[in-house]
Order: sequence, then C-alpha cells, then structure tokens
Amino acid sequence: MGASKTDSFTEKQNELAILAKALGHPARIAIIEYLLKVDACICGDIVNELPLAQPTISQHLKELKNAGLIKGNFEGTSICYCIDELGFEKIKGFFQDITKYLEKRKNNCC
Amino acid sequence: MGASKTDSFTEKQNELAILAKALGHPARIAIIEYLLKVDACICGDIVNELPLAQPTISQHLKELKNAGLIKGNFEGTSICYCIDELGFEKIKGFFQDITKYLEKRKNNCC
DNA sequence: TTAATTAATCGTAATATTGCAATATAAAAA
DNA sequence: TTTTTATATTGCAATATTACGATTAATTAA
Repeated sequence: MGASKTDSFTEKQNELAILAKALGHPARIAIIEYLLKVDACICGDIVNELPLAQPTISQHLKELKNAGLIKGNFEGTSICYCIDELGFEKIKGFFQDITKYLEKRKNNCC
Repeated sequence: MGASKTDSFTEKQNELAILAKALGHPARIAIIEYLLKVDACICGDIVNELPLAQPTISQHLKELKNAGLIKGNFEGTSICYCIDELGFEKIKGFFQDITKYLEKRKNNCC
C-alpha cells in the first residue's frame, strides 16, 4: 500500500492528522516560527532564512497553506504569508483536551 | 532526495517536527483519543477498536512510542500503553507561544 | 519592449511511509 | 511439554514525501 486508510477514520481525526502532518517537518516548523517572529512575511525572506532551495520552500509553504496553517496574499510586488488562526484554533482544542486529561488523571499504570 | 535535511535545523525544531509527524496520521490520532478515553490500555483493545490489521497497529504504536507520546509497560499477560506526558508537554509550549502571539497580534496583513 | 525580480510549477531521483501476510517471540494456560 | 494468546518483526508492494534544477508566469524597473 502506502496510502492512509482515510475513509476508516472520522473527519475530525483526519483533519487533525492533516494539521499535525503539516507541522511534521523541521523546515515547516522553522517557517511558522519565523512568521511568529516577524509578524508578517514575504516569501523571499524565508528563502534567505532557511537552508533550502526556493522551489523546496515554495512547496513547504504550499503544504502549510493547504493545511490551513498559513495564509498568503499578494502584497504589491511579492506575496505576504501569515499565520492562519483558524488552523491553529483547531489543534488547540485537541491539546486542551489532553492537558485537561493529564491534569486529573489517576490511572498511572505505565 | 527524499530525506529531510535534519542537520540544517535546530534540535528543538527537529524535536517538534518528530512529535507533530507522529500525530500526522488519523490512526495515530485515533489511538491517542482512545487512550484518553479509557485512561489505560492494552494493545488488544486497540486492534479491536481500529479498522487496521494487528501488525499495522503495532507499527503505529511503535512510532508513537519512539516519538515519546505514549509509554508501554508489560502488565501481566499483555502490554499496557498510556499517554506519555513528557511528549505532550513539549508540544504544549509551542502552541502556547502561538496562542499568545495570536491574542496580541496587530499586523493583520493577510 | 526588454531585462530583472519573485514565486510557482514541472519533472524526476532518492528516500520514507503505509498496510498487511507471514512469521517470530514470549508468556500463560492446559 | 504443547497449545493458546498477545504482540513484535520481517519482507514487500503501493504510494507519498523531500529536494532541487529547469522552466514558467507574472510583475516591476529600465
């Protein structure tokens, strides 16, 4: 095989997996961290910031955008990429559930 | 290529990416959700719970364990898998940074 | 118009992931 | 010991990801 059995899981599970997967690469973590740092961005900056070729970064940006973690708009001469709150809101709920569980958990079997 | 340029990124970026990547599959999200629900687990339960073959689930459990998101100990006849707080603590910090940023962000260029 | 700049897309090689049947391992039960 | 039960490992086919050179597309500057 090689393809995930997407149909076998809930829409929410797939959605979360897509978001997590998009963050599952150090270059994409670096891009998000950079966007947080500069609080606005044009793609050229990222190309200078990261040790990857321009097409590779463009591809990573596309994946982050498809997952809903960043937004990109034309801003004069180049493209402005920013954090997309919506995507992060979705992940937040998942981690809040886990945090809540960890705080009150009693069964410490492992 | 095909391999990530791990060496080009910080240790923290790689660590976060590994954690996120481990969550980047619906089956592994389902496993985590199930562990949260039952608050303790033996692998057999998961095999019955998910629409995947036993070797496939074993593999997903291994990946979650390697990433530090779950722990597994022998519990009599079978193995008890639980949430590993440490891994989730690490991700938590990252999302707290993002949440903090999103709350006070002003530059809404996109 | 032509040249320069910026970013996306195409094509492709190297590598990783997903899923499972078959098999192996290890412990408990008979 | 033999059988059963529970989980891990191996091997492999199908598919996905990563990275980048070459190219394209679109805009700005000259």
